[in-house]
Amino acid sequence: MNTKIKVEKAKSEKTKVKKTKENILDAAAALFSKHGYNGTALRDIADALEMKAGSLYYHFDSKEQLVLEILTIGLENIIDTVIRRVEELPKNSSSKEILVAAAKGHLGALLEKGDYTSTSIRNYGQMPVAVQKEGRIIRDRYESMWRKWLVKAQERGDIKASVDLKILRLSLLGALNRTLAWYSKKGDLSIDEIAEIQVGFVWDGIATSDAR
Amino acid sequence: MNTKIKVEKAKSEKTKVKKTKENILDAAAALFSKHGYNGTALRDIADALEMKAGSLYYHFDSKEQLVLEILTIGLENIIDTVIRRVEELPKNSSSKEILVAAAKGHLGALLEKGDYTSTSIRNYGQMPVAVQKEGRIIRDRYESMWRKWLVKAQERGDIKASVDLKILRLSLLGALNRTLAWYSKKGDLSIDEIAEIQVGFVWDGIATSDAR
DNA sequence: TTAACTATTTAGTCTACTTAAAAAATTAAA
DNA sequence: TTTAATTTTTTAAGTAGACTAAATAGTTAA
Repeated sequence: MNTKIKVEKAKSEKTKVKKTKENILDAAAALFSKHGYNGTALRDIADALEMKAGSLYYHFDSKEQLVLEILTIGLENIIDTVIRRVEELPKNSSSKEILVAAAKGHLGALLEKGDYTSTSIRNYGQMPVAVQKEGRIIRDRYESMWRKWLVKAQERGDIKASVDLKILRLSLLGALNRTLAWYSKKGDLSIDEIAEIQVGFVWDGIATSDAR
Repeated sequence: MNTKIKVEKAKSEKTKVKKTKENILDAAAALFSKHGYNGTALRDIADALEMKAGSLYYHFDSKEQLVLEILTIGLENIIDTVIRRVEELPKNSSSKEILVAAAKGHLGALLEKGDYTSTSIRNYGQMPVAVQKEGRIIRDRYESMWRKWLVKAQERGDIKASVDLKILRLSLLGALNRTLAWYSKKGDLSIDEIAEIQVGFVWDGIATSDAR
């Protein structure tokens, strides 16, 4: 088999072998997001695709590796969404505008995206420890973007010099992530409004001038 | 068997039957906090007590019920700690002082307490969905205490009237809970300092006057 | 058409939760 | 003290689900 043919084959087969793998990932993500990691048997995933459970092992080494791929896709999804929202801003945007845009992207990805993102966040805690560890590597990459934006804001003199940026970043993301627990049930606030409010709290403070 | 004897028996047996149940809970909490819920087999718990796994079923209906009891104890523990910290304050304490005291109690319970609290927080996400649901009921009771403190602060005119207290409460607790993920490795800040810093962010804001 | 390769199924192993019945230990009664 | 009743633990088997290896079916290349 010469190289040329090999390449052609690779292309056409991508819509065959890879398609099956993709179908498995899709079905698994949908079931995981609905019934959780432990609540979903490989049997269930195979059934949804009219396959036998054993067949999954041709495409994935283990249930663990399967969910890891879903987690990776979901997290990359969040990163891409946030980056896009920030890059869409005009060049001369203020520090607060940048943080608000990032917060909107973050919440948007968490709350609006599909099964991969949903599984990645909602079921993260259920996943095997080894998978969570891998996830943390990606999350670190994500958080370093936030670190960059915060450092820049402080260098510009927009954030008080006394503020510990590490604690700030963790607090802010902790607050945003908590939104997952209560949002969605048709409240009166949009995702963007919630993001603005939450950044507003920490940017301007909640105390009246009397109470400071 | 008359009532008198029955009562006496109940007393002495509390240090026998109940003792065994307590031992199981202790051993399970220790193992869960170390190896996680899924990483701990009933076999492991029984081994630690020199029993057989089947024996546990005389004291608990299931692994699920076992971890639920641990979760309940752990969460009550947090509630008690926070209430105590706030009640220890002088009567005329400021709104901010109350919130800081509550935050210190919250972080203290999460970061310093034993196996029950640790399991309740660190392994919450791994627990069966039904257990998490039960846990949410207790957490709701806890959060309503925070709601009370925040309402009072706003009524006093210490928190801006425009602030949405629900979002504030969830943000604040989300931020505090996130501390679990990074604290402990012998940092230079104490738990109380971290609590003060985090409440400070949201109380006073992080922006310089220029940037507002 | 045949040979090589790819994909799926089958059948069974292993681990861990759970259960029912038997056995052991403890307590109450005679 | 002995017997009967009750409590607690063990044993042995049942079940579910992840995983594996061998067999089979399907597809592609020569």
